[in-house]
Order: sequence, then structure tokens, then C-alpha cells
Amino acid sequence: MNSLKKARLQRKGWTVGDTAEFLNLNPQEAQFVELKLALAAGVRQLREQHGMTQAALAEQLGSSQSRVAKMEAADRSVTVDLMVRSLLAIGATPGEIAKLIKRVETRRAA
Amino acid sequence: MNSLKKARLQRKGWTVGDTAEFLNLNPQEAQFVELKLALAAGVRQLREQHGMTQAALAEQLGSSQSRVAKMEAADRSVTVDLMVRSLLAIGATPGEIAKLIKRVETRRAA
DNA sequence: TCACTTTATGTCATATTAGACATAAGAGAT
DNA sequence: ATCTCTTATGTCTAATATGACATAAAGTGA
Repeated sequence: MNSLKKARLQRKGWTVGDTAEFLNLNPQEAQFVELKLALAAGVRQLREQHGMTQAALAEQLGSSQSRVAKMEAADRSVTVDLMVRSLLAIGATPGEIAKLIKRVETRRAA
Repeated sequence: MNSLKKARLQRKGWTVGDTAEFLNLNPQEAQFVELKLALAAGVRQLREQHGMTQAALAEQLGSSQSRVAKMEAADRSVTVDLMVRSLLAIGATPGEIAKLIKRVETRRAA
């Protein structure tokens, strides 16, 4: 993981630590985080593609603009559930969601 | 949706209702449920393929056998987060997870 | 500059999910 | 039938995520 991405994660409250600590992290944990990042980016991308504001998506979801903002920021407090429901609300197909996940780098055991 | 699958869902506590009610359901809600069913089935399939018991997977996850059982039963109380973490714990790649999701039937707006 | 729209961040109470435990039920094997 | 291993189901408290709200910050155009 590059240091830019790491810094971004730390700002969002993730426990990432320095490179050594990162290497000690469970690879499946790291992969889960990357998967959430991918979904978060997908929500933002598709939302913008569809010309929706965060507030508009929030209304579709029965949620709030602030939660959508946190979601796109991959905040620690938002679940994959909400991300997936958001993608479906935007109109993404299961195939499109799958594509976002497929791109996550496969990681071998430490 | 066939009545068999519907019955299975109702037993698990999902609000599905009769066919008419089902048609009134938000299609993205229905799709989200189907996605969870697909992941639940994937967990069971991969777990068995790897010759693990529910208890063994639970230990890997830092969870409990009962929660794994509920997960594979697609119980309403288990999140997609836990399912994805389980799949990663079993050793599934993002590509394999994506494949499970991709198969979910695409649904048009009601 | 100002006014306006959109997005970001922090906090809170309430709701939901978590692991844990007990125990039932099922499937084999002897 | 009984023993053993595995899975299913129900119920707790504790932990976590939720929408809501306030408000700051960033963007956009006049």
C-alpha cells in the first residue's frame, strides 16, 4: 500500500500504522478495508455519473446527506450493507457491483 | 420469485408477503435480499469445500458457531459485512466474491 | 465580494448487530 | 438405543451503526 492511501485511511480513523505494523495486519482485514474503499469510490462515481447530489441519494435511501458523505469517505462507521444498498438505489446492477469488488487486489497470506 | 424461495425467506423472518405484496416491494430491496442469499450460500459452499466446520470458521473470524449458522441461513440479523469477512476468512478472493454477486438476477424498476 | 448549493465533519439517542451461551435437532457410527 | 460431531435456534448484554441535526468548509456563479 502506498503512503498516500495509508494517510487517507488514517485520517478516516482506520488503524493502519506504519509499514511494519501494516505488514503485521491480517491480510484479510486489509483486504476488507480495500473492498470498502472500492465500494465507497463506486458510490461516488456512479452517483456523480447519474447527476445526483448526496442529498438526493440520501432521500432515495431514507438516510441523510451526512451519512452519504461519510460513506463516500469510507468512514469506519459505515457498513458494506449501506454501501451496497446505495449502489442498488443509484441503479447499479449486481454485475456492476461485482465489477467494483473484482478489481480489489488479491492478497496472499502473510 | 418462486414460492419455495419465498417460504424459505419468511421462515427466516423476512417480510415477503404474498405475490401481490411482493410486486409492491421496492425492487432494490428485493435485490438486496437476493444478494444476501447469494453470499450466504457462497459462505456455506466455500466453507464445505475447504472442509471447515462452522465452529472452525467462527474461530477464524473471532465469532461463534451460532452466528455462522445464522449467517448461512441468511438470518435477518447478519450483515453483509460479516458475510464478506467470512468469505475472506475462508480464503475467497475478491474475484470469487464478485462472482457470487454477479449471478444475482438484475431487476428492472417496478 | 456575496448568495447559494453542495459536501464534510462532529455529536447524539436510538436502533440494530455483535459474540456468547444454552440447548435442541440432525446425521453417522457402533 | 447411545455416543459423538455438527448444525440450528433462541435469548441475553455489550458493542456498533443508524438517521438526524448543527455547522463548517468548499465549490459556483453573479
